[in-house]
Amino acid sequence: MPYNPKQVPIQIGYYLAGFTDGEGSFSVVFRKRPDYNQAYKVSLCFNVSQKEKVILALFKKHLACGTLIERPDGIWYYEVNNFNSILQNVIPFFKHFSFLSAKKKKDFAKFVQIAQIIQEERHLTKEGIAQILRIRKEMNNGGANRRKYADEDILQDLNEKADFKNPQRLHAKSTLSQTEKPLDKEE
Amino acid sequence: MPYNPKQVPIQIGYYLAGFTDGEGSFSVVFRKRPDYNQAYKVSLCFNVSQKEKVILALFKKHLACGTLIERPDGIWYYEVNNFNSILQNVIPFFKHFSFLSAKKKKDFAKFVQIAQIIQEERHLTKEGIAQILRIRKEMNNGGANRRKYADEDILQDLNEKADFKNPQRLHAKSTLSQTEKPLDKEE
DNA sequence: GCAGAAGGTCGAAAGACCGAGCCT
DNA sequence: AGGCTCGGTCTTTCGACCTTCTGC
Repeated sequence: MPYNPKQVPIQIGYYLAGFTDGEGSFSVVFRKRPDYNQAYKVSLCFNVSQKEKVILALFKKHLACGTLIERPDGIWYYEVNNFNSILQNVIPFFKHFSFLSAKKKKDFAKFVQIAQIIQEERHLTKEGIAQILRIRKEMNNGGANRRKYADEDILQDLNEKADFKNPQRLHAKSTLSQTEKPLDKEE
Repeated sequence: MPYNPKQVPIQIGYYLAGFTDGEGSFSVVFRKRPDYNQAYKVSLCFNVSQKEKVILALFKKHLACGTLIERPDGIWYYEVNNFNSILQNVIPFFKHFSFLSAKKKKDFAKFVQIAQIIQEERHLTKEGIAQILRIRKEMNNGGANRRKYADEDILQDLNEKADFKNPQRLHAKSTLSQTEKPLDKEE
């Protein structure tokens, strides 16, 4: 059965939305992947951290996904990396219990845009990456000097990976054959 | 007409409670007052700060009290210092839209306890102050090295103020005569 | 080869206070 | 004399990333 935010008690839903408005974070992450065909793996991440795990456990319960761990420094950490969970749980939840502050509204909207790109597998194309980078610029206060890789670095590295210019079907669904031919959806 | 948290839309109420759970702060403040009979003025303070004022404006609107200002560093600041507002607006609001995390629950409960003491005007007695200090110890993570005055400092200074040992009716309600006799409610 | 979980970390945005001027 | 409001500020907890480990 699919996840449905409407089954979340309304008090909890809005409470968590308010909490997220203050403490939560939506971001795109570029991870360097030596063993990939692409230089980077692009993924979406929703996370909240806190000294106390009570609220974070509520997130895990009512979003019905994600992982909850304790960092070495004693801070508890709730995170959703799984793309399907982002798509089917996180996004529907925060569309239902929507944000009130301009900043979170914006960051979340950008997050959703990127999710769309990834769902269409356009993040496997150079143009898709470029577009994600453009959206990222508008997110989380423009990165505010905590991003490791600048747009140029990422674009540069993409060009250097030879087989990226001739994309194979790298990200095949498990139900599909490995020998399936590449899609030609990028214009 | 008195303030009633039930007239706050439920979505907003829980949203703000969740937001406060993450970002809000309840504290007792001791301010040195050379011109007072007591060495310190004891007051309660609820505040939330944020880069963006949108949510803070919602607090002001739905709590129907408090002040909203911008700090020199650009951070917006919502604060309720007024004791009547604390008693009639802030406390009822958060009793209605109650907290989910253990920490905030606890801090808020202590806050309410102190409000009770102040309402009974026991904060004008030495024993009342001592009791407030005992409660303060349990609040906000024990003060975590940001408190200026240690318990001993405060108790010490109280002893040095002569007329504190013979409390007059220092904090008369405006509707009462200035010449009214002292209450003898402190056992 | 690719995914997610777990782990790590820097810097700034909060939190949690206190002082002082002004008004009554 | 005492209250509120405005202002200021130190310190820590987060946010917002990125890396490494593990598994298929």
